[in-house]
Amino acid sequence: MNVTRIFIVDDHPMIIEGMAAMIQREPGIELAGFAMNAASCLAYFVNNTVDVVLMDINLPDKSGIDLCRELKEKHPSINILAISSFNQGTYVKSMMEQGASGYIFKNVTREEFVEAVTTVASGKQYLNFEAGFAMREEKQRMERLPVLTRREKEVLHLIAEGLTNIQIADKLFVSQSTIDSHRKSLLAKLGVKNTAALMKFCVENGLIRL
Amino acid sequence: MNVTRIFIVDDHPMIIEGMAAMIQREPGIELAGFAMNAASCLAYFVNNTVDVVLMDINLPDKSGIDLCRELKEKHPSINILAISSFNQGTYVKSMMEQGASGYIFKNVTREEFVEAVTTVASGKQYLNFEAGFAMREEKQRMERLPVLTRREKEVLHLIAEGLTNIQIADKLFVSQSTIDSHRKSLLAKLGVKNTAALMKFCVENGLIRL
DNA sequence: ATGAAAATCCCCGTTTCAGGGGAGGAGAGC
DNA sequence: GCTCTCCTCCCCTGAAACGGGGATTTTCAT
Repeated sequence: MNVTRIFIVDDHPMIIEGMAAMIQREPGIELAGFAMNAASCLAYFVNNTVDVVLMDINLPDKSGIDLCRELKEKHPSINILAISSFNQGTYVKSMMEQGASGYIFKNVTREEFVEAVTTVASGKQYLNFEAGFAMREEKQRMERLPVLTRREKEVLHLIAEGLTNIQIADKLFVSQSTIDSHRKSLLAKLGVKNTAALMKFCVENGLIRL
Repeated sequence: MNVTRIFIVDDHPMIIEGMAAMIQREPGIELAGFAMNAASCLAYFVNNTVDVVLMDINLPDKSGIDLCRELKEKHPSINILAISSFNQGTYVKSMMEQGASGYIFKNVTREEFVEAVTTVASGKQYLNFEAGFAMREEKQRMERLPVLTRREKEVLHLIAEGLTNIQIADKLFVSQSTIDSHRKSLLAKLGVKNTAALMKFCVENGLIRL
């Protein structure tokens, strides 16, 4: 059996050291290199390749989601294992959609970590328990959330800015009645009865970013 | 010069490994032990002591802020160096107030990490650049935020729950006019003109937790 | 005890929001 | 062609929120 060569992309020296230490004790795995941002990661892969890339979601210069897509486009044979501190299902879902082969949280044990790396290296998928759970949660959340139309989202964001219906109407060059209607649909669709509850619901469900 | 003995409290095996690896290469520092939750940390210090505790802010069973206070109460001579992934000034401020001697983010370099440990070990304070910046930001934010009275906060949270003034009045056993007044003061103090803007401001400034 | 701040309540009037209904046109898809 | 959704606009009514006063009592620290 061949040695699995891996590459780490993470901007935390501690994490790089930690992963390196975990890997060092595994005979079948070898650390080929590391990068602390997306740019130098891409630079590395111009002239090199590896079996598995361990990729943090939060990089200083680019989101891990974008980097994942780019890397997969140029080097489809590389298997990407995403690593994140946050158990936000939306990240898990996005990364897997962008071609990642696995997703683990930073609180995994050494055993689980090694298992994840070897599984991904063999071309299979690996999600640790929490990641899988978070992704299923996210999918269910997306399904049971009512679909807002383009205009409704637009109005929603302007409401969140503190504009009144008249001001919104003015901004979108439509009549007040129109905004009135959109606002009514928003309340009806999301099942709330006033502006405060609307705001709360939307912030909690990621319909509004702060 | 004596050897500095340190203890790690963090629920991420990767971080523990990383820190251990960084420390191992320093002759003057020795890893005495580690814990992955607050309970086993406290258990360790019943019969042992160290010079420096490296403490994560987010622990599974207790917040690092609470653990920091408890540890400082029982063992005032131990110097605590807080370590966190998040650059939220409010955490930095709280930890320093609870007796921590230093605060660094997990993206510090090895050199900075070692410097932080030795500085804290010698009884001095250490804040890395971002942590200091975040704390000053937080202090300024607190200062320029208007002071809300007990009742105003109470009303604010009920508004955020989606209750109308009448419902709030009913809940607090006061008249509608009273809630009307409180609501007016909230808008005036926070400098906003309607409920949506009120919600946005409060969520952004941590006056409301989701 | 005495002053300041907070909490309580009320008046007025205006604006905005909420809820019900309906209706026409534009566009996408079948 | 037809249907369906979305966007647009209108009517009406009542409720809630906003804005500007003013006033009384409680509370609390000096």
